[in-house]
Amino acid sequence: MEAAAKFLYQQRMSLSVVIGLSAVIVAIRDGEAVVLTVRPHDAATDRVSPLAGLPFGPFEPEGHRTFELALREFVSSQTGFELGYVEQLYTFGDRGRDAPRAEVGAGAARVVSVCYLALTPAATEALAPDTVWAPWSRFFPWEDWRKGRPDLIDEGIAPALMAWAGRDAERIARARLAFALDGAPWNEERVLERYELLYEAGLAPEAARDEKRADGRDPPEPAAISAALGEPMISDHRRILATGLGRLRGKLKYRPVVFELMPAEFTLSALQKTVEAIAGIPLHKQNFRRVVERTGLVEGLGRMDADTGGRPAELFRFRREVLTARPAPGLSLPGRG
Amino acid sequence: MEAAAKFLYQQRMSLSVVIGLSAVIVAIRDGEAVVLTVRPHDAATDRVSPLAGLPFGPFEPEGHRTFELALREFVSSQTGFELGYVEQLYTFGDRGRDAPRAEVGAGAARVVSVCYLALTPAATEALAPDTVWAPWSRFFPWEDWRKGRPDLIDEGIAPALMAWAGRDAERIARARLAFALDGAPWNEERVLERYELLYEAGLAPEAARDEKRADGRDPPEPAAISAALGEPMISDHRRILATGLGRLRGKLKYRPVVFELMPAEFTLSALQKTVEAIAGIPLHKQNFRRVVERTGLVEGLGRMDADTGGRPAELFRFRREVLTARPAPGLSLPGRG
DNA sequence: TCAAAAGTGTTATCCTTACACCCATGT
DNA sequence: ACATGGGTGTAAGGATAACACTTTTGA
Repeated sequence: MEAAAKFLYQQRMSLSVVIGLSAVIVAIRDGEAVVLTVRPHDAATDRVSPLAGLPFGPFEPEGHRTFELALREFVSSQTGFELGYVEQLYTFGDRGRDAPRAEVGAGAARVVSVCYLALTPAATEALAPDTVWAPWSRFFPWEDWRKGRPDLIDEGIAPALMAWAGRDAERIARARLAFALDGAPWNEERVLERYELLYEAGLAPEAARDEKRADGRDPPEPAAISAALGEPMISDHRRILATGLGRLRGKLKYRPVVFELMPAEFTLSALQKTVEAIAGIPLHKQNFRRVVERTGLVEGLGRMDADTGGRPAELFRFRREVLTARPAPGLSLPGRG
Repeated sequence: MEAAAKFLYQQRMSLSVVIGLSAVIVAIRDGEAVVLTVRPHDAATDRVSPLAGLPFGPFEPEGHRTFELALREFVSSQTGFELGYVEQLYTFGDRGRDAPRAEVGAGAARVVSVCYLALTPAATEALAPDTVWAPWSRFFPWEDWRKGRPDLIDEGIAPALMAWAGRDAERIARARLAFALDGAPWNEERVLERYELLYEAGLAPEAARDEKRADGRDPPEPAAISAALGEPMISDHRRILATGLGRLRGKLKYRPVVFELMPAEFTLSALQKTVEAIAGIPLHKQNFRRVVERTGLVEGLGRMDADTGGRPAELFRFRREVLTARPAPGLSLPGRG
């Protein structure tokens, strides 16, 4: 036991730190953006969690050479799904996060979550039980502007936020900007900002689980909490999901990531539908086509897709080769020489 | 000791994991982009490390509520510097990273580094000993294109990379794209890609420190290693620095982060010089001014700065207010209604 | 023949790029 | 007076946004 004690001492900095991995796995199904969710089994009650969560698992320093390998392994064993495109999202380490039991064990360990974003064209594989593809509008109903501004914003969110803001000009400005109130433009990328605003205002059920608020401001009133403002998730998974959605929406504009969500062959309408589902806004048909064609990222196959309901559409494929021959589309500073 | 053993068992997932924090702290000094470096003291030899490193420190789950607070604390105690703007960069966790002794202790613990990018207008404060502001062109001499394409690329890097690539078409394409060889355009954002290419080709001294390469490809030849290809750093700090520089260069274009590097009052030329120092490319004067003015992010003060060498320049300030009144400048999908 | 979705043409506007020139100060 | 850097006007080209219209299928 001498050795164990010495080891404990040497490792004191790491005591009660657990590294967890989570994944926001996105796909398109029936023209809807969906995310892979799990309902973890709670050993204490022998029941499945009433709340959905993202796939998550421990990172074992002994067994795993990299985060990404560990992620691929536990996702496939936990959900039955094989990941394709993967990128790191963010690492969450704040105290006060409601840590899931399965990750933590009995102690009061600090959980640090290294989160990843994954994209995949197939949302149809056989999945493990309690694993489902859920449209993300279930968790963020205010994010879908494809059919115009959701009524929820003006009827539910705005009044609640204004009640919370009171006369605080800074709060009012934040709410205005985040939710496009009072003529402000909608910015589809600010998903996290919107979620955090709702959380702070006590409008997310997750906030009520945190008894002691970190910032010492007024604690949320249970009465103000409405499940109509999106379905809550386990722990801080909704925050992670918001981070992933925001990142993906931003990335769409400067990297050809949409194609990671498409099958090998697709029509331009399907591509547009996909972008719309991710970005949550309607796009202009001709201009979208022009943009896509000008990038040179797709190639017409000459063949047609019959069952579209109307006139058959030409099939296209992603020219993955161009990525190795030419820098991906990006922006520009006003360069000189 | 029963208790300790039980604790060890419960915490087995976290055993031999240490969370470290590192910071890429950027400032402007005399028109040059500089980064804060430290030369850690090695207890074994009682000497200061010959290699520079980034400020780094342990994350202590007991004491620190968030990563960011821990970061601010250890940076100020280690370097004597107070951080302003901070954002998370990336979390590195691969095995095989050359872990600094100071972080690890005697055991063979796995080090996970949560890395941050920090920006600050002041590079003049009194610093702790062995802490210096170093221009980052010392570590990445090929990244400075302000005076045109650096000779180093065609005279040093290109031949070495081509020798490494041999007939491998994929390697040739990567080298061409990364270093703008053979007519390919220079993309200033791909800092990490370039560094990793050099590392992989065995042209970074850091690569030689890793005896067993993870990918099993040809190990680097010591003869090929040249210190002219940028000064190496401790552990994987040069990789972290490359990540930070790339991120900052990208972010310049869609968020008003330059102003975090400016003093309260500045001339437009100084602003331009700053952007050029970060992006590493020369900019067009009039067009730069137009862009800056159109964003509405600055406000002329009517007052003049005398000692510029020629005609006095007007002083401007950053209108931080606009960030709360209007979404920050960003890009656009071809939106419809 | 009609609904539904695919696909094309054209124009106004704005932003970017590039050009060349004038102004105010110190030496 | 002249060197040095600050500051301005204007025109060409390309990208974007917005307009409405034709084509091809299935029911």
